[in-house]
Amino acid sequence: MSLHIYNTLSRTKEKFEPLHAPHVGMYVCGPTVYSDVHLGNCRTFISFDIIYRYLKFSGYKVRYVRNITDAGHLEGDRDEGEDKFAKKARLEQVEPMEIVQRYTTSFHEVMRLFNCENPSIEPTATGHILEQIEMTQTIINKGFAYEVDGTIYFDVEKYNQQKPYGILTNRKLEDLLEGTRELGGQDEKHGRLDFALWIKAKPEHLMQWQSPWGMGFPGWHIECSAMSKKYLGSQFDIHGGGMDLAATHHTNEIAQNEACYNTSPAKVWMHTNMLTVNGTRMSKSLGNGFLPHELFTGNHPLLEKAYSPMTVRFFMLQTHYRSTLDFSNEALQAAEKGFQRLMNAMEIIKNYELGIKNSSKSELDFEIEKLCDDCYELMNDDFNTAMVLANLFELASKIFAIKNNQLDVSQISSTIFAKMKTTFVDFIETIFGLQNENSNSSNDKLDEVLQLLINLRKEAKAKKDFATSDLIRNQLAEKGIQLKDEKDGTISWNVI
RNA sequence: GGUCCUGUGGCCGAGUGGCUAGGCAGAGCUCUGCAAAAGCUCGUACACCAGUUCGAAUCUGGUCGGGACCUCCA
Repeated sequence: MSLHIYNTLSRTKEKFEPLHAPHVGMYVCGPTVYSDVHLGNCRTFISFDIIYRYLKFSGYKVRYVRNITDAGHLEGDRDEGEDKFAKKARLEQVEPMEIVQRYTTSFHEVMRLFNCENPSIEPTATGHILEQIEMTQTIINKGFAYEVDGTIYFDVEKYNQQKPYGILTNRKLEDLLEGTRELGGQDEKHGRLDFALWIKAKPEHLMQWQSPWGMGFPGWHIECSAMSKKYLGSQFDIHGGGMDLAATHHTNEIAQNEACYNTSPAKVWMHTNMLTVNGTRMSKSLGNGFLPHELFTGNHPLLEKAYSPMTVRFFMLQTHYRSTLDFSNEALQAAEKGFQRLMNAMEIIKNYELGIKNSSKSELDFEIEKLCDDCYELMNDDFNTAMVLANLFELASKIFAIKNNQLDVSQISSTIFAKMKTTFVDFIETIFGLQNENSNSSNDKLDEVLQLLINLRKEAKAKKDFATSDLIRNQLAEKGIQLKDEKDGTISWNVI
């Protein structure tokens, strides 16, 4: 099966056909850097990291654009709250750009810990003020926006007369209007759903730019439209983000692009589902967000212990990106053990060579081959990482059994063994981006020292001096190093 | 109120109209000086009520429960 992706726009899985194969343009809404990203935010970026990796693995040349929102984001009700950066800067008595810098840096650090690849381009809103002004001007010229005292609003009801505004989330304008309050006397916009493209700045506002309509700053939604157009063109392949962005942000993006360029920006809209805590969405405003470093240190009232970045990444892969994922200690602990098992299997197969040359195909061969082939089929079916993982665990069982001579190695042909090896390692490392966090090979000195102790223990065992051999094993275990007596008489170790 | 999603064994979580993932935890066995690790075996789940069907956890309708979005949020 070729790659199929669920498109929010059509609410079905569609065959993925790039506009300009082998090139793929993908835009993902990045973080607003006025505070630390929480784990829910990370889930989206990790999901798209895997999508990005898989597209590349499948042979596509991907341009992955993920923005940094560092201006224009207002608090509270539509277009009336305080600028988030300005507020934070005021509270901490620093420049808004210091806030931006601090949280951009910390975001990058978190992405690095989660082993997310850098996007091809990471544009900032403040770096594209001109493009946003130009786009706003064009929308005014086309008659879909109007100015009120230096602020420019998008005219949703006028737009809806020509194109369906609520197309992305399947909503009628009347229904949307029902959900909004009446405009009050002090409201300056004409329609209840109208949103700002450009906002007039008060004199004391710290971040403001010159525009045809006076000093001001851009609205939130226009940045993504302007930047996706600049780097991916007016139409590109995939636009992604969290599900919470679909109803407002992405809906407005589509309207802006249609009004400006007469085309919808993306062919495929992908939305990742929310991370929940006790069944409720993790969100900044609810204050139930876990920060990555709280997780890595275990420093959080709801956590019993620390969990590593790779454990969390693995944890997220066990669920499909379009399902909600509930966050709990128990689930995390299960993930930690499962992840370690998978990594153990990978270490083994990486270093294992099949002794015998065998070319005839056995039943076992067919079984292994199917498990391998299905991994690709499952990824092609809207990135079903959970099912792929199930297959990888099946392969892991085979790998352990081979190593422990619990499976007849002569039943496996050389080509199938090689296939299993590449499939296993490609999926774990290249596509899923998982890496062994306590690999033995990473520390040669430690290994040398341990070999010394291992030899002492071997001697003790040979002399049936089990008191000494157990002492060595137990004391190392206390230091977090586990010794294992293998079947062939060797002793291996790993950090636990 | 509107637009949707969802309800799976002790826990987390996939899923196709019939062949009933996977992980964690639990029980037994094998291996081992003892462990550990690993292998094998076991538990037979799909909210409830009707309907369609030879056959439904999977389709349809209803009931009850949970959640998201419609206001800033990945």
